Amino acid sequence: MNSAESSLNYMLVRLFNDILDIEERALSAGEFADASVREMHVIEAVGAAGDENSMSSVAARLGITVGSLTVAVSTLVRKGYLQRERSDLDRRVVRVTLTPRGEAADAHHARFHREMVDEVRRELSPEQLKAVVEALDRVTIYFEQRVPNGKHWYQTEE
Amino acid sequence: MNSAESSLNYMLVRLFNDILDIEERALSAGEFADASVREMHVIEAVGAAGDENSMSSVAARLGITVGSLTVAVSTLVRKGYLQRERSDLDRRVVRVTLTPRGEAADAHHARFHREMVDEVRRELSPEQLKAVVEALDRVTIYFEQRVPNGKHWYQTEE
DNA sequence: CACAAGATGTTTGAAGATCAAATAAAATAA
DNA sequence: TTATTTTATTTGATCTTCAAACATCTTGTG
Repeated sequence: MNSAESSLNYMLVRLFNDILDIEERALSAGEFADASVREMHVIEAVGAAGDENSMSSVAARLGITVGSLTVAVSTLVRKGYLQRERSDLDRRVVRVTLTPRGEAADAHHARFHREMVDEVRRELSPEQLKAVVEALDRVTIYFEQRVPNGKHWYQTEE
Repeated sequence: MNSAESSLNYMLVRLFNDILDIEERALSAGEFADASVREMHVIEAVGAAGDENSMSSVAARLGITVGSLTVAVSTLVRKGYLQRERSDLDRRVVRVTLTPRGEAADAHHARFHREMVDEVRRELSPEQLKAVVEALDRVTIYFEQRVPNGKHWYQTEE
């Protein structure tokens, strides 16, 4: 393992743990402390859903099953973050939307993300930022191509 | 939010989800499919523990309580990945080590990480890679300073 | 139209992850 | 020796997730 590779690996693992940890901390205080990180991500996904706010769409966005989402939405409705509404056009469909409290929580969380990215930017020179954005863009696209439904990208060859 | 900021935010979120997803997929097939991502991280931590392999040490490495680790280790012993052994020097202490199967799973997972980093490197020019490593290095250090209680356990070893 | 097939959600039962508190056993300090 | 501290386990609670069984609704086919 050469040096660039090993430090990249090292840093990715670190960043992963640290960011989750920081997010946890940021959420565990304040007005919306009764929403866990996972629940906040559901709120986020609903907020970003727009018209694609059926249970199936939101579940797909989150990468969880509809059954799991049903459970999550039920508690978030109980906590006052989300609303359910049966569609009139297709009465099988359930539309999920943010309540005012849900909107506030979403905005709060978005602010956290913005501030975190701000901190990152302050740490980097403009040139570094540019390089990182370009590079991560390539990497993101690369990973995206490999996620949807394929195990093709990594095969165990025992 | 300017463009660099918003795409950085977007990409970090995507990368996060994608990498977890890919890791999940990589693990969910093959010989070690009965170990979840979390369980694999326990195996990893035990593998990297060396002499610091008491329940307390490993739990600290992972940033979980000893009670949680006890539960995790019990199922991993049942699945044949780990061994428990009472210390003779201090009979309160339980030492945890990898079984041959655990070693194999650890090696398998390490190879996954290596290959993922390899793919990243293939996507980037040498200049980009250099910029990213330097930038992430700064950001990692920055985040580390903000995560007081730790989990500073990850060590790269060839 | 009527019925089969398909799509959409909910419920339920199981497993895993995690914690805090209660407990047990062993080492160490007083 | 006795009290305190350290180390682990057990237990009961909550959360997250899935798959499978179920119910309901829509659509396609004869």
